[in-house]
Amino acid sequence: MAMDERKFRILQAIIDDYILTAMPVGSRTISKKYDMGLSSATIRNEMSDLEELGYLAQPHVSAGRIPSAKAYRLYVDQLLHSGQIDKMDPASVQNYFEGRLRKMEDVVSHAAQVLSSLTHYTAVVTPPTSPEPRIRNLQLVPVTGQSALVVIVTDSGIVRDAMIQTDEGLDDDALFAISKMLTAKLTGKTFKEALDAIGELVPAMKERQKLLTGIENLAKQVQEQQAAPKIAIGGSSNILSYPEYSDVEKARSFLSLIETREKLAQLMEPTGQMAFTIRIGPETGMEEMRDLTIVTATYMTGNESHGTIGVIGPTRMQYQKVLSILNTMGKQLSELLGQDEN
Amino acid sequence: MAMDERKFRILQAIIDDYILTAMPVGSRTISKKYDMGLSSATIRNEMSDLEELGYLAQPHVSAGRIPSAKAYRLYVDQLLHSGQIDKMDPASVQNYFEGRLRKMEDVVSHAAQVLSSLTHYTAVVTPPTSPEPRIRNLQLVPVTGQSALVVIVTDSGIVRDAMIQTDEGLDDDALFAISKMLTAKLTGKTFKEALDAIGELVPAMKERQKLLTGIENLAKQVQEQQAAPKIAIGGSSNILSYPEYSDVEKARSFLSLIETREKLAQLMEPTGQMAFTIRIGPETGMEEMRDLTIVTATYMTGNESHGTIGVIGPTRMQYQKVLSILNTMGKQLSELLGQDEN
DNA sequence: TGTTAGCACTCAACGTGCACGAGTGCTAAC
DNA sequence: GTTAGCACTCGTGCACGTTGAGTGCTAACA
Repeated sequence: MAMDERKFRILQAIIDDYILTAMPVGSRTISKKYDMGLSSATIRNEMSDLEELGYLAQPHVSAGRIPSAKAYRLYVDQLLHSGQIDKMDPASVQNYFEGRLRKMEDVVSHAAQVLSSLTHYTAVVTPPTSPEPRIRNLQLVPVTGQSALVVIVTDSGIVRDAMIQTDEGLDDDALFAISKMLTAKLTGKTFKEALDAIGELVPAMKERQKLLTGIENLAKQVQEQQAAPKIAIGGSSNILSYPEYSDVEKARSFLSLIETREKLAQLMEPTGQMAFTIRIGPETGMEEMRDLTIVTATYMTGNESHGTIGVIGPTRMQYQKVLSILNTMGKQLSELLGQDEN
Repeated sequence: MAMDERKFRILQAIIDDYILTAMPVGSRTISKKYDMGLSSATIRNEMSDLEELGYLAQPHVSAGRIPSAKAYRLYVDQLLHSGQIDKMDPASVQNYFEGRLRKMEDVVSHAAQVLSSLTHYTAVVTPPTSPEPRIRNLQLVPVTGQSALVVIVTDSGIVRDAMIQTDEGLDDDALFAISKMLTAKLTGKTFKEALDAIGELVPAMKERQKLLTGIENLAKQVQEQQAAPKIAIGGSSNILSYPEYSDVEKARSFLSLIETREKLAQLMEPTGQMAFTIRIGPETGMEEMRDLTIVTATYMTGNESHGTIGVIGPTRMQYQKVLSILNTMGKQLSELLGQDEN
C-alpha cells in the first residue's frame, strides 16, 4: 500500500483542520467540512491506512487522529514545491519599516517585534554576520584629559565603541592625528589582522602605551562577540495562547529554552542552500522542542553577510502564512540593509 | 479591640508560613510549628479578631486564613523599621560584577540577570537618568565620501551615535574642523539647548545643510528616547514557578504587562525619599498586579543621576531576603557606576 | 478574666458509578 | 471500490457519598 493522490488530499484536510482546532479530527468532520465526495466510512478506511503508514496517530482508541511529524514534513515539502508562498501583501510588512532605523541592533529587535505580532508566534532574529568584518574607519573622541572614546566603523556599518584611558598630554589635535594614522594603517583589515598591526606599532610608540592597549582590548572584545551574535526575540509569551501550552510545566521549559541563547543560536543555523529551513519537532534534536516547529529564512545584506529570521510555534503551525510572511519580510530586510548599510 | 503585641506575633507567623507554603494556614499549624505557648483555640480567637481588623481573609468558610494586602503592608513596615535588612553577604553579589563592563546597557541588563537569579523572582532595572544630560563632546567620523558617523558623548558617559549624510566635498580635515567648532558651541548644553544653538547656526552654514539636519535629527531622537529609558528585565519566566501562576491566563496577563514597558516604567517610579518603595497588590493601582508586589530601590551614580532596581513577585514574597539583596546590590551598583562613569 | 478542651458544623477535595456522545472497526450490501 | 449499519471503546461531565482540615461556640478550668 502506498501514498496516492486521494490519501494525500485527505491527509492535507486533516492537517488543515488540526492546525485550526488543535483537536483530534474524526472521519465525519473531514467528510462534512471538506467536501471530498466521500462518506465518512471511506475516509475511515483511508485514515486507517494513513495511520499504518505513520502519518497519523490516535491519542486513544476512540478519538480522532492527529498528524505526526512525518505528516507535517510531507505537508510543508509539498507547500514549498507548489510555490504558493508569495501570496502575501508586501505592503503590510513594509509599513513597519517606515521610519528609517539607524542601528543594527534596533533593526533586528524591531524585526523580531514585527514578526511576532504578524504571526502570533514567537519570533527570533539574528543580526547579519559578515564572516569577517573589516575596519573602515577609526576615530578617537576626546572626553576628558585622561580618557577618550574610540569608535570603529566596519564595512558592514556596525559601530563599536569603548571608553579608554589615554596617555597624558594629548590634546584634540594630537588625537586626531593619531586617528588618521591608525585609520590609514588599519583600513581594510579584519580585527584579527588589526591586532597584529597594532602589535607591530607598539615599539615605535612607547609613549602611547595606554591608548594602544585600550584599542587592542576593544579589538579583542569585538572578536569574542563576533562568535556570539545577539539574538533578538519577540513575543516570547505568544506561545502561551495555544492550548498545547496550557500546561505550565511545558510553558516553563519553553521559556527557559528561549532564555538560553546558545541552544537558540543552534536552531537558527540554516541547513543547506534552501530559502527556508524547517525543523519539525523531533527534527530539531532537542527534547524541549518535541512539540514545536521552527521555521527560519535567511536574508542578505550588501556585502555577502547574511542573517536569519525565524518563527517558533507549535508543530501545527500555520505554515503557509508563516512561510509567506517570512518570505516577504526577508526580502524587505535584505532591501533595507542592502541599499543603505547603517 | 486593637492590635497588640501578641496579635502581631501571630500575624507574623501566619505571613511567614504563607510565604513559604502558599496554602491557607490554620490555627493548629501556628500553635504547633511556631511555638507560641498557646493552644490552637486561643490562636483561633486571635485569628478571628485579626480577620475583623482586616488583616486576614478566608478563601472559604472551613479553610485556613490568608494574609491581606494590609497585613503585608504592616509586615514590611515593621521589617523596614527593625533594620534587619543588612544581613546579606555582600561578596556573593560583588562577584557578579567582577569583569568591568563597558556600556551602560550591558551593566543594566546584567544587573537584571543577576537580580533575578538571586531572588528567583522577575527583576527589572532602569538605567540611571540624569535629569538633563549635557553634551561633553561631538565628533564626526568619516565613513564614505557621502556619509559620516556623528558621535556625541554626554556628561554621564553615555554615547549616542548615528549615521548621517554629509555634504559633498568634505574631507577628513574639514570634518574635524567642524567637529571642533560644534564641540566648542555645544559643550555644556542640554540637547534641548543644543537644538536651538544648531538652529542659529543654519543660516551661516548653508553649504553644510545636510550635515546639520543630520545632527539635529540625532538630538531630537535622543530627547525622545530620554523620556522612555530602556528597562532591562531578567527572569521573566520565574514567576511561572509559583503556584499562584499555574493558571495560564494569569501568567499571560503578567507576561504581557512585562512586555509593555510603559506600565512597568510607571511602577518603577520611586515614591518619596525612602530607600525602598514597596507596592503591594492593590497599592500598585493596576488590575494585573492585584496579586503581585513590586519592591524597588534606587541607586545613585556620580553626577546626581539615579536609576532603579526592582523585583516583582507574588504578594507573599520573601520580603526580608529581597530587601537585603536589593540593598546590597543597589550599593554595589552605586559604587560601580560612581567611581567610573562609563 | 484569660486560656483551653471538646464538639458540632461547614465545605473543598477526592473517588466512584453512570449516562452520553464522538469516533472507530468490521461486516454486509450495493 | 464505496457505503450504510452496528457493536464497541473510551473520554467527559455529572451526581453523590466520604474524608479531613479547619472553624466557631460553649463550658470548664486556672
